[in-house]
Amino acid sequence: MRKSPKQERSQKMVDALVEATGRAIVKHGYVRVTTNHVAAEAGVSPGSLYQYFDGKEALVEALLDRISRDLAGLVDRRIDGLLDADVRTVVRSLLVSVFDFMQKDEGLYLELARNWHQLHSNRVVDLLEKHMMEVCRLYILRHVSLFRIRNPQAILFVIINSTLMTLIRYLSQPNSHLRKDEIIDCLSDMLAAYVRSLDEAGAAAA
Amino acid sequence: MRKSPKQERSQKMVDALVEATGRAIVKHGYVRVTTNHVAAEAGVSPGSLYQYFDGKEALVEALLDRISRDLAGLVDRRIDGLLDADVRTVVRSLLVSVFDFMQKDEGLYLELARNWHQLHSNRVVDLLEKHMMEVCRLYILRHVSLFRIRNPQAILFVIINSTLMTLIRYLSQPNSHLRKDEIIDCLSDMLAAYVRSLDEAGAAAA
Amino acid sequence: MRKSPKQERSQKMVDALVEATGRAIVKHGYVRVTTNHVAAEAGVSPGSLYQYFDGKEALVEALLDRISRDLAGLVDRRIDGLLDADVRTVVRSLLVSVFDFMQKDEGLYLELARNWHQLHSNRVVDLLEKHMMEVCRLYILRHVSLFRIRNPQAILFVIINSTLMTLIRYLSQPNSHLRKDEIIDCLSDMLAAYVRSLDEAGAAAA
Amino acid sequence: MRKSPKQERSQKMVDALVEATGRAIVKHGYVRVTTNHVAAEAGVSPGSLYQYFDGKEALVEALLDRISRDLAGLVDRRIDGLLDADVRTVVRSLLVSVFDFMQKDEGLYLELARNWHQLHSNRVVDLLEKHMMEVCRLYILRHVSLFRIRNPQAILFVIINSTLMTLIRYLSQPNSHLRKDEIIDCLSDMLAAYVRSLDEAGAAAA
DNA sequence: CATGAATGAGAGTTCATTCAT
DNA sequence: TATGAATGAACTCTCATTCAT
Repeated sequence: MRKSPKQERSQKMVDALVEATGRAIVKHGYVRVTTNHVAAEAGVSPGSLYQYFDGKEALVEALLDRISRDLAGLVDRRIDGLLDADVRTVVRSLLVSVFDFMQKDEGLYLELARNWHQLHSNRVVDLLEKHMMEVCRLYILRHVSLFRIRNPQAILFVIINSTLMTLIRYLSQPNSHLRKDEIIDCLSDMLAAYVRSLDEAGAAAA
Repeated sequence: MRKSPKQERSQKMVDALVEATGRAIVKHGYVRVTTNHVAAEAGVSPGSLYQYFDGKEALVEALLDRISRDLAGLVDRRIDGLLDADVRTVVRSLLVSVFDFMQKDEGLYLELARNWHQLHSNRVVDLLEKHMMEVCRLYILRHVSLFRIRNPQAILFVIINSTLMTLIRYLSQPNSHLRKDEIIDCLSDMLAAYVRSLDEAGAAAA
Repeated sequence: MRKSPKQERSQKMVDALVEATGRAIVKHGYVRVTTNHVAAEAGVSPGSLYQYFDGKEALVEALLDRISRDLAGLVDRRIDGLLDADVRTVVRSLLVSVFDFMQKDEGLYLELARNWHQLHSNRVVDLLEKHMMEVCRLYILRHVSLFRIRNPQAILFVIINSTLMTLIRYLSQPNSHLRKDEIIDCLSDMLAAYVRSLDEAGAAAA
Repeated sequence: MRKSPKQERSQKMVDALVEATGRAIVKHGYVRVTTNHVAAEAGVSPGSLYQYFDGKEALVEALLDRISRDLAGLVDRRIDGLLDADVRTVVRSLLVSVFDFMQKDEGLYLELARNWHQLHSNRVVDLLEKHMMEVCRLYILRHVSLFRIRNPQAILFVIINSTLMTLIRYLSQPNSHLRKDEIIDCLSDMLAAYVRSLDEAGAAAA
């Protein structure tokens, strides 16, 4: 970002450009999208674009960051009432929220997910992974028995990425014959079974 | 592909170009790679390239297909001796093989995995998913109790994608502080716990 | 220039902009310098710049005019005490003054001379040539024998341009192994020899 | 230059582009000339231009080098019969040749000289200066008395640049009221007088 | 069949200039 | 009058693709 958006107008410009980037990617696909597409979509001149962003890359990064932040905020809002629930319920609830989120905004996020493999998706997943790590830590604090789990780093990595990546993979299929609630059911079952087995293993070791 | 590779020389040309595509992507990165890079890497002229492939896209598709076929073949060779083993052992063995595979060929496949999110990766995952579906069916035929599982489509989708996508995600991280055997352990534990819980649920329902 | 600098503030603005043009050219080089650089350097907005100048060209022209005027003024101040001296002394004195002038102002003029071939240099040389013509005429009035010279127009053109252009050429070399006093010596020797030969030729013809 | 012009066709392309650069500069002026102008003028595509030249700069450099080489060749051809002549005759002859040269080629060189102050002219003058240094050395070998000259470096610098730069300055004036033979006369007179005075000074010192 | 020079549409980017505030 | 965000035409340069040799 070249200029810090001090003024209200600047911030509006930045927002408009980030949103336009999303729409332009939806329209043309990430590979084919051009800075001029984005500028046209935002209703500004290509020159203005370069007052706020260093180029295509910076634009996409800003978009992905925005999505990441939105998703992280969504999780935060949902997690409060779920800290005392069992693993299955937590996973179910969060997945339902994320699915809903993806289908808002005229399908923007859904389309982005569909093209996600052409984006620098790691930026999103990295940020979300980090965020989910925090959420999981909070959850473990409430469920003391889970303290006995060995190697929580690797386990959280596998849990979080299995879920996120399967979700993304599901959404990026143009026409799946599987329903979203089936996916949600299976994922929450799997994670619940895993956590239970870890708990039992910990208890046995104690 | 424009010409069916009837002659031996043609087939060699096709192979050389596909391999050159891999090396060129490793060298320059998927985004920056050009058809001229590929032609130079294969030691042929850009014109010749178009005798065998419709263009850049077709070249990359062929490469991804080749990788998919190689991986599928790897699984086939490994699965024979594993059909009678328990879930944990099967998953472990397959993952170890895949990791080894990725680190051969002077890091070619590892580098591709690292850039996988910039490729039309769905082509690989689609093909592998289909193949794994078959393998799983074979496994279930041997383990009669698993027949009682409801909704095997969704469950297999979740199992296979959780594993593949977590693997890819792990490999695409430049510097992870987690060791590959930790990831393999956790993944096989999770899937084993899931399959056991499904088995128990089936038995209870019966 | 769009507005005649009636008010004191306006004149200051014009001066500030012309000086800023010089500094901006020194900083970025003539080819790369932009109107925005100049405005920033002057501490005003690009819009204000256009209140006083028609554009980039006008800005550079004003700068070159200023330099020409400064140089002409310098010659005027120096020439008074030199009208009775011999040619060699006059040339020496003027060249020393010009060299000194070039090295003032934190190297501004020196840097401009270094890039002079990218500027509309004729503007400077044209003006200086005209001015030097006057000075030479003054000198000839005092040295009656020089009246006999034929074709003074062409002779003055050669004398003046030989000197000015050799000087500029010397200054525009980044690293010359020749010292400035060597150049001054040779130039004054050459012109003195020429004028003497003209004088002798005139005397012989008479 | 990106490709070494191994093949006949390549060399033709390079030549065509260099010549087109000259014509394009004549047409549009150096500042306004674009790579696409040059390509169009040469009757090739902008892409082809970049197969042989790194850009505008490289194109202009090649043009200036060509001119320098042509001029140097011209001097070489003329100098053979002049090594035994007196200074005045040598300078006269060379200047006449150079003037003639400038007026050939449909005024191309004349037009370039007119715009010379916008070119990286030092490239031409540097090369010609070096070449003239050699020629002067040859001349001095024949005229033993000139051996006694002190500080030949500075003297040659002044002689050569006075001549070259005055010539360029004369040619770059759109409408001079001075005729070219007047300039040639004065320049050769001046240099002859200078060399004679140096010779006399050397003899006196001996 | 192979070649590789040539293509040219179109990408990213700049910057002199304007005009609503 | 001063501002500076916005402009957009025009620039340089790339690269997938073609076709005469």
